[in-house]
Amino acid sequence: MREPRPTIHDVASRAGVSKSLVSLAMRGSPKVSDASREAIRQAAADLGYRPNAAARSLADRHSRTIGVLVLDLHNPVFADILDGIQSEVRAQGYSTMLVTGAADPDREQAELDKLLEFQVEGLILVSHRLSPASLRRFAAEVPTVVVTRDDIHGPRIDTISNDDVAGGTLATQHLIALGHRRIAHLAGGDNPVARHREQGYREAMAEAGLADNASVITGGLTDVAGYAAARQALAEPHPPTAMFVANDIAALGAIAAVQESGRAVPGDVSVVGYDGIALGALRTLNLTTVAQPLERMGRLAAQRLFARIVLPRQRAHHVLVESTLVVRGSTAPPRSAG
Amino acid sequence: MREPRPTIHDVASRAGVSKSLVSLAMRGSPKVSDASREAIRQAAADLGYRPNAAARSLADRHSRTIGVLVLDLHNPVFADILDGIQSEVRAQGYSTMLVTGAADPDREQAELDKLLEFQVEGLILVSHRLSPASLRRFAAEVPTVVVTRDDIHGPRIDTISNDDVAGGTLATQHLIALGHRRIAHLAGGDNPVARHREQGYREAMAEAGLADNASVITGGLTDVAGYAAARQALAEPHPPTAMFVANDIAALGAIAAVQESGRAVPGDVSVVGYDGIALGALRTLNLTTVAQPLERMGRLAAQRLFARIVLPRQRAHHVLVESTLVVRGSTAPPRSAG
DNA sequence: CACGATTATTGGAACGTTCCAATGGAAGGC
DNA sequence: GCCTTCCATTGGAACGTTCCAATAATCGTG
Repeated sequence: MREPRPTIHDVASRAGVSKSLVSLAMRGSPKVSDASREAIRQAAADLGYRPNAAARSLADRHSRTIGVLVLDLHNPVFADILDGIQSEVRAQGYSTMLVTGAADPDREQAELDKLLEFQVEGLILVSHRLSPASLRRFAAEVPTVVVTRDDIHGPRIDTISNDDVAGGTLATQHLIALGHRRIAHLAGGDNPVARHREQGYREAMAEAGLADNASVITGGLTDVAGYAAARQALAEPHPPTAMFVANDIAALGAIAAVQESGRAVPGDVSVVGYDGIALGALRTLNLTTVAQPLERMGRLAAQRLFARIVLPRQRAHHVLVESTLVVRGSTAPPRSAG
Repeated sequence: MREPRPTIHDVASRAGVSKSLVSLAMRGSPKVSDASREAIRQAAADLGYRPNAAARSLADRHSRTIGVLVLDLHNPVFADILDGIQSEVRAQGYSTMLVTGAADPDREQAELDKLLEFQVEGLILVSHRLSPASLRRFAAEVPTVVVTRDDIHGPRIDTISNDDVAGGTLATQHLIALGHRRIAHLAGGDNPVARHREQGYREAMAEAGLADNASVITGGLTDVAGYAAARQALAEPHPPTAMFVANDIAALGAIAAVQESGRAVPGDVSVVGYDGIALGALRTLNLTTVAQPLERMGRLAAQRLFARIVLPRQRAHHVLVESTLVVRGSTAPPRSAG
C-alpha cells in the first residue's frame, strides 16, 4: 500500500521495451506491433500500473477535466442538471470535478480557484453566487458556461437559462385564470433568479389590474424558508388564497405550513412552485409548477462548453430554454369562486 | 485566454528572485525575507499566477485530494453525508473529487480508476455497489473507508454504518406495538443494506409470532420503485395495514400510491421509512422513519480516512452509529384496533 | 542483392513544481 | 578584523509523463 506506485519505466523494463513505446501502447497507438503491445499489456497488468494523471497533464498540457460548481446538492434540481452535464462530459472522454459553494460567494471563489489550480479546461457554473467581477475574472482564464443565470454578460461567457420572468408570469397567470385575486409571492431572496421570478409575478399582477393586491413575502429557496414565509403570509389580516413560491423545494415547505394552519391545499390555498423536480410529481405532493428542462440544460451547457474549448474566441451564446406550466393538484379555483 | 499560464519562473524573474524562493514564498515559508515576500506577492498578483496542482502533486508526491464515490445524487441522504465529509476534508486542507456510479458497478469501477489516476490519497465510498474483489483491490492501493455498508471486510477497510438489521427491527416493532398484524415490507432490491433491513423486519415479525404474516414485496430505493411496490401490495387479497419501506424516498412513493388508491395515511395504512431525510420532517409528509445520523457519518468517515492516511497499516475499524426511530404522523394504530 | 521506403522503436528534452545541498553575505564573538 | 554562525537565497536534480527527431529493422522493388 505504501510502496511507490509502478511507473511507466517499471512497465517498460519488465516488458523489455522503452518507456516511449509503453506510452504509445497505453494510449492505443496503431504504430505498436502486436507482440510489443501484448508484452506491455501483460507487464502493466502484472504490476498494477496506472498512468499518473498529474504527470500526463503536465506533459501534454491537457487535464481532460472540466470543473462544475453547483449551488447546493440538497436541491434535487442540481442532481438533474448534473445528470445532463455528466452524460455529455463522459461522452467526450473528459472527467468532471464537482464542487459546491453552499451559496457562499467566498467559498465559491475559493473552490473555483482550486479547480483552476487543477488545470480544468472549462468551467460550468450552476446557480453560482459570484460577483460579476470575479465571474469575469474566471471566464477570462478558462472557457466558462453559466447555467440558470443570464444576468451577467461578458464577452466570452455562455449562458443556458430559462426566462424566469416569463415563468413567473406563467405561474401567476395560471392562478389569476383560476379566479384568485389575493395571490402572494413567496420570494426567493437576494439573487437574480428569484428576482426575475418575482418580476414576472409583479408584471402578471399589474397586467391583470391586480397591482394593488401584489404581496411579496421575503423567503428563500429552501424548504425551511418556504415554510416560514408561508406562515407569515397566512398570519396577515387578509391571508392569500394562492401562493406562487420561488421554487419547488420552498413550495413544499409552504404547503406544510398551510396544512399545519388547518387549511387545505388546494381547497383553501393554492400553491405553485418553480423548477419541476421529480418529487413534485408524487401524488402526495402533486405540485403545480413551472418546469424547466433540467437535464437538457445540463447537456446544453456541456455542449456549449466543448464548443468553446475548441473555438475559445467565439462570441457569447445565450441559450434560452422553454419552461412549461405543469398543472397538477396543488392549484384550484378559490373557495369563493368555486 | 489561450496565452500560456504564467509559471513560477515568470513570477521569479518579474520579482527578481529565483524560482526556489518563489516556491518557498507561495507556501508561506518563514525563511523568506519580508522584502522578497512582498515583491513575490506583488509579481504573482500582477501576472495572475496560479500554482499548477499537477506539477506540485508530481514533485512532492501528494495530491492533497481525496476521492468520494456516492451512489446517487438524487437521494438527499447523500447530500447530508457529503456535508459531513466535506467539512472534515476542508478542515484538513484537502480537496475532494466527487464522482457517482449511478448504481452501476462497472461505472463505479471506471470512476474509481480515474480517481486513482488523479493520485487521490484516500477513498470514501458511500453506498458503493462494487464486488468484494474489486473493493479489496482498490483498498489495497489506497486508504479506503466505506460508508453505509459493512458487509465486505478486508484487512484495511474501515466502515461507518448503522445496524440495518436492528433498524429494520425497530421500524417493524413500532408497527407491531401499534397493533398492526398485516405488515408488509417493501424491500430495497438486491443490495446488502436493503437485505439487512429486510432481515430486521423478518426477525421482528418472527419474534412477535407473526412469521406467517410476513410479506416482502420486491421494490427498490427510489420513489418510483416504492410507488410500484406499494401498488402491488395494495392489490393483494388482504392488503397490509402497515408498510415498512426500505428507505425514505421509496416511502414517499409508497405514500403516494396509498393515497392514490383512495386510502389515507395513516388512517388506513401506516408507513415507516428509513434514513431520516430532512424532507420527511415536512408536515405534508410527516414521515415516521428510522433516522441515521447522516452528517455525522460523513464526518466520521473522513476522520477515519485521515487517521488511516497517517497510519496506513492499522487494523480495520468498524464504526457503528446509532439510528433512532423518529415517530411522526405517518403511523397510527390500525383502524380495527383504534 | 543493394537501395530507398516504410515501420517499429528509442533516448532525450520538456512540462512546472518541490527538494536538497550548496553559496553568499551579514552579523556576532573574541 | 578574522572566524564562525546563521540566514536568505540559489541552481540543479528529481517527479512521471508526452513529444519529437533520430535510429534500427523490415520490406519490396528494380
